[in-house]
Amino acid sequence: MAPRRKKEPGALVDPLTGRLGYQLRRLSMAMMAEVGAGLRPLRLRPAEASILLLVGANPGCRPGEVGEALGIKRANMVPVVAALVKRGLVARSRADGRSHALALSPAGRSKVAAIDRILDRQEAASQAALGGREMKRLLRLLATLRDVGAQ
Amino acid sequence: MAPRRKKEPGALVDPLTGRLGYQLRRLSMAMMAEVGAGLRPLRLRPAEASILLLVGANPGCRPGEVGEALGIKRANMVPVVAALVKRGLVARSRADGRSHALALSPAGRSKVAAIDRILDRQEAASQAALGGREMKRLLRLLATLRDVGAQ
DNA sequence: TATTGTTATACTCTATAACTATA
DNA sequence: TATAGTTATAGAGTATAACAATA
Repeated sequence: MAPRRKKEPGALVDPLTGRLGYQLRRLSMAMMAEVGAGLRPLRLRPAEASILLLVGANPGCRPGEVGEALGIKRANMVPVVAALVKRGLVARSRADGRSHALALSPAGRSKVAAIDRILDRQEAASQAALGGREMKRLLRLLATLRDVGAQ
Repeated sequence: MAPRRKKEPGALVDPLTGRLGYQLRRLSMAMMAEVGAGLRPLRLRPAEASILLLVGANPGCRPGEVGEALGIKRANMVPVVAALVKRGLVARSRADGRSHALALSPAGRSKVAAIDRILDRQEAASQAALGGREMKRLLRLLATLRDVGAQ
């Protein structure tokens, strides 16, 4: 019935290896750790980098929009955006009396270029392991599953 | 050059959609939220459920082993395992003077059966969206990428 | 000396509710 | 009345260092 194992040197039997959700989570966490390590020299965390990328692609956007796109709550955007403004990477101006318009500063644009280089390099490692064709297939499968969840 | 967008009803341009790491993370978080919701009636969090599954497949295992397999630090295993023991789901006995042996109680085994039913049902939703063949392909691609990271 | 469980602690990320000022 | 930003706060999850008991 149940396998008796007490002192074997090998690893445990893992009943989660066949679970899609578990594998996605473990791989995602491993890649996130790599991204975090790659970004450290820029003194940016993944969330900050993603905000810079989004603001760069959408000048004039509001913090709430950015948070919604990234899955970050409005309330949690406040200190992160404030820090990016304080560091001179993001310019914040009033769009109307209650909303802000965000844009990259020149320093922010150079940060975005550096971020893209880091992500490109790490993406290249995955592409080398899978091949470009399988990489595209993987992205398509992930997109299909995301659409299912969105319903 | 940069697209001027101020009041359009549509969503923002997302420069992260093509990034594998980002898509993995978003999908993983969405699936994790579903798993968490599915487990709530059992009064189990995902980490607790994964520990029960691992203990069930490896009777006599040590907390440190389980933590290592799941990516949970020994120090953080302590209160989680203690809670499972207190709830009567896990039996903890001394293996030698310094290590514990974990096993499921009958209540723990019935919890594991319930967990498996929930995970099977949620996995079936993904399988229905992709088809069994693509599902296998996806798991294989994810395993390949995990092996790359492990090096 | 290395390992196992443990304690204490801190930091990040996330979630919620309530407030303000504007539309 | 609804929206945008904000504040305060609480809860997870995670990381590190140090300790006692044991191998």
